[in-house]
Amino acid sequence: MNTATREKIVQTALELFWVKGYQSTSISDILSRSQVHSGSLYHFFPGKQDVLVAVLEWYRDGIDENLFAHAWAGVDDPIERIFALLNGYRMHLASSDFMYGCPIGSLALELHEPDPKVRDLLAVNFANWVEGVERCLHEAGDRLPADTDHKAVAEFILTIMEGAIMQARTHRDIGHFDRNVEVLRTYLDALEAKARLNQDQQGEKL
Amino acid sequence: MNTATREKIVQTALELFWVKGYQSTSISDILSRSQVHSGSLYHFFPGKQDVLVAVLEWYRDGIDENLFAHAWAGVDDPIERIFALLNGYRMHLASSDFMYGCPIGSLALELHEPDPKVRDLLAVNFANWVEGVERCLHEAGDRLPADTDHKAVAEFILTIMEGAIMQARTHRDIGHFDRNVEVLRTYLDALEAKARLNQDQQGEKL
DNA sequence: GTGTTGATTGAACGATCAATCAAGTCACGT
DNA sequence: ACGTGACTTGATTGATCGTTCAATCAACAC
Repeated sequence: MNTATREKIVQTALELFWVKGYQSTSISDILSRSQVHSGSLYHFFPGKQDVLVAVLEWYRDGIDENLFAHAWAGVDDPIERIFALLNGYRMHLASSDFMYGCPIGSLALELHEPDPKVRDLLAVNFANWVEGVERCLHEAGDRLPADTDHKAVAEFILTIMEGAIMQARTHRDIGHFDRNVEVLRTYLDALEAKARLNQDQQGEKL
Repeated sequence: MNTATREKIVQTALELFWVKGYQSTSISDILSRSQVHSGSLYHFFPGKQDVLVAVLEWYRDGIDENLFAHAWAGVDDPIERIFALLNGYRMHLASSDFMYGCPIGSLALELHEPDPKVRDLLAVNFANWVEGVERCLHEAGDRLPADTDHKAVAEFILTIMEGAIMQARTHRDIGHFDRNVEVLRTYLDALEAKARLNQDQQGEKL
């Protein structure tokens, strides 16, 4: 099987869905941009939605090498890795005049009644992202209170990332992104302070 | 001017944009649902986008009576008003099988390159929402630390609302919404605790 | 009763959409 | 040399899109 053409289609669709969204991207957009002809596309994909599925599978399968590895290069501190991840989205926003937000988040809100297969892939992509952040929180160990619900906090951080992107893009002002991250910073700082406090109290008792 | 037909169009479009989004809602969708004929619609609106503008203006002009007044009926505590507001969105999600999220948020992410007029209206709607929450925070007075940035926290709360809706809808699980709100609750509790602590310390010094 | 205005009707338009398909090309096994 | 199957080409399809417009209607003015 000729993987090259298929891959070219997926990469082009990936880019276009990211910038324009799914519905605003026409098949002919994908064709002209990727220099592929309609027959070839429909040779590999039954329909437009299957291209979307392939794109979402690409995100799913490559989150480690395409997202985490890149964002976390040179950042060892687990808490700072979270902010490095957020900063990656900030950079995309700022350097593209707010065109590049979160591709998954945009698709998740754009597709109001998605096919189960599409919805599951969106959910899996969110879950993988959350899992990555959860890993950071877990690696932070006793810097966080022992009773911290790592998964809930990781979901909370995804929430903040998505909401911050939404507001920054709407206002076309990166300050909206930064302020949200700053509040998150105070929240995590407070968690760390509480963990230290707990440990001190524990030390006194012994 | 016959306001009745115009209003019928706006209300129908409002509903359809909320459920299906802007692009997935065709003019003929609006026409058939509202029992209005194309000529009438184009008599009042130059084009589809102007219907969207009218819808966004409706949200902008009616946020107090249509949103805040309804959510805050019987809730006097300013902090609880914030959670009552969030609970309104929760109810819409839960009682509609996740069809009704935040109409503004969905449109904001769906329209990747919106007309300036549309983008400004989206931004104004966000700003009004934030201002409503900011008012609650201000009314909370010294229950929050004196150095609290009310606007930043209000934007943070909008962020959480939007992100929580996004995740709950994607996973079709209201638990994702609830967990986010719960983390927000712990954050605001911490702010209140800090304010009390500050006041105690202030009292000792006197 | 004649003219004016705002509102309504619904057929029709051109553009664009996703999708199809018959014909053609090419690589490779026999 | 030949056949086979994977892949490519690009014209074409029918449906749907947003939009237009000439015709009609109802209400009121002169």
